[in-house]
Amino acid sequence: MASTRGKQTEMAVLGALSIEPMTGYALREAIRDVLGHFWSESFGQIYPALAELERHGYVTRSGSTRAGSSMFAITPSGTQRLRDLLTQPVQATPPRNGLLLRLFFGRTLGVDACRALIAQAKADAQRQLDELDTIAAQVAGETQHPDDTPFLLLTISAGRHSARAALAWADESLAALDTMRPNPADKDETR
Amino acid sequence: MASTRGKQTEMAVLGALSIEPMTGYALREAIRDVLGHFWSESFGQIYPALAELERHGYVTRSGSTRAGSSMFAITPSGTQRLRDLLTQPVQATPPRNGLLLRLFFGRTLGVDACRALIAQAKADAQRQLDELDTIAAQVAGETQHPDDTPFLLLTISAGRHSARAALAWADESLAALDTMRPNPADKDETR
DNA sequence: GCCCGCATGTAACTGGTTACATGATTGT
DNA sequence: ACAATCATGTAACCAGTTACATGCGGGC
Repeated sequence: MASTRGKQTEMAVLGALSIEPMTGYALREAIRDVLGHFWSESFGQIYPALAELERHGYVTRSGSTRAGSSMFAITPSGTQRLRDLLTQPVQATPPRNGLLLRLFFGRTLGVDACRALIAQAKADAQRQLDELDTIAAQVAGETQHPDDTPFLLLTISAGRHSARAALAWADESLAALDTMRPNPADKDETR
Repeated sequence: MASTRGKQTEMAVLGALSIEPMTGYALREAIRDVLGHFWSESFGQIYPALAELERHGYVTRSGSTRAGSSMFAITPSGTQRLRDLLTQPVQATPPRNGLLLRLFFGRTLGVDACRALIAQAKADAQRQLDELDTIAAQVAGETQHPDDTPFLLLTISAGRHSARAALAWADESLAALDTMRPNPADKDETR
């Protein structure tokens, strides 16, 4: 009953340790840098999760490099636990897209502000795309974890498809806004 | 200080009422049916938010149609409040994609399970695309809120671009998995 | 000696969902 | 009469972030 510190966090932590042993601190950096484009964890989640995993024997802690630091490694039962977690159904998170919410109320927000929002989204998508291209190029040259790289490439490809879609939508939408009657709510800033 | 029942919910509720007056119940249905593909709110959010908005004079309540039911309408100051909220910067929510997380650990999960996950994602995207096409067709025939429809179409377009991107990625990824060495972790289910 | 980066952890708070309790209206 | 739906609200809980407290080790 007790002890459900979020299966998702458990999965991410065990998964990361299944690639190589790390400290909690390094874990967070790895998640931010490698899984960053589709996942995130904060210290407030990671440390309690590690303690819990240790209690269950899914990971072992060995005070190693320097005092006050611990190296965490996954155990065989931890690997089995990870397999169990991974096969559980993906739970859909309720959508909450702040950009689309604002655009939806574009009549009140004003066409110009909408244009600005979309332009910003386009810039973000472009930056994201460039970033992923860079990572993909780096990964292609690495030989660190050959069994894991094809799966990493899968997730990078997902990000790139998504970014390109955002770019195409932004262009299309900016064009659509240009053909709109000048403005439904822009000029009467007098209110 | 007190009274921040989430600016996002406030925005969604005020925005919905800016289109037409509704009961709290109808509000939730409208959000689910119209904004459903990019937004969600639950009763537990909506009713406290309405009470709060009423306290601030942003909406008025008029017991109307039948006993025990209230009609909520936005006030002029509420419209101004909505404008203020809409112009606030979009706060990026930390990404958490359960599908990509599982795929990333595909070495442990096994290639076959990955294939199944992607196939499922593809089916979901196709269903989503069909749904949005249907809505777009309906909207084109409506004359209810002519000033709001172009913005609705913007959000629908975003959903369609995103769904098509998911489809393309799924096809590409399924092909990529087929060319992979049979399996890194599939056959040794013995362990 | 001092600051910065690594490292571990906790407490408080926010945002949000779920489940429940309650009752009125409408249709059969 | 009874069931289904409309309608309003609350309480309990869950997930997750932020900010804080603490300390070691190394470089300047």
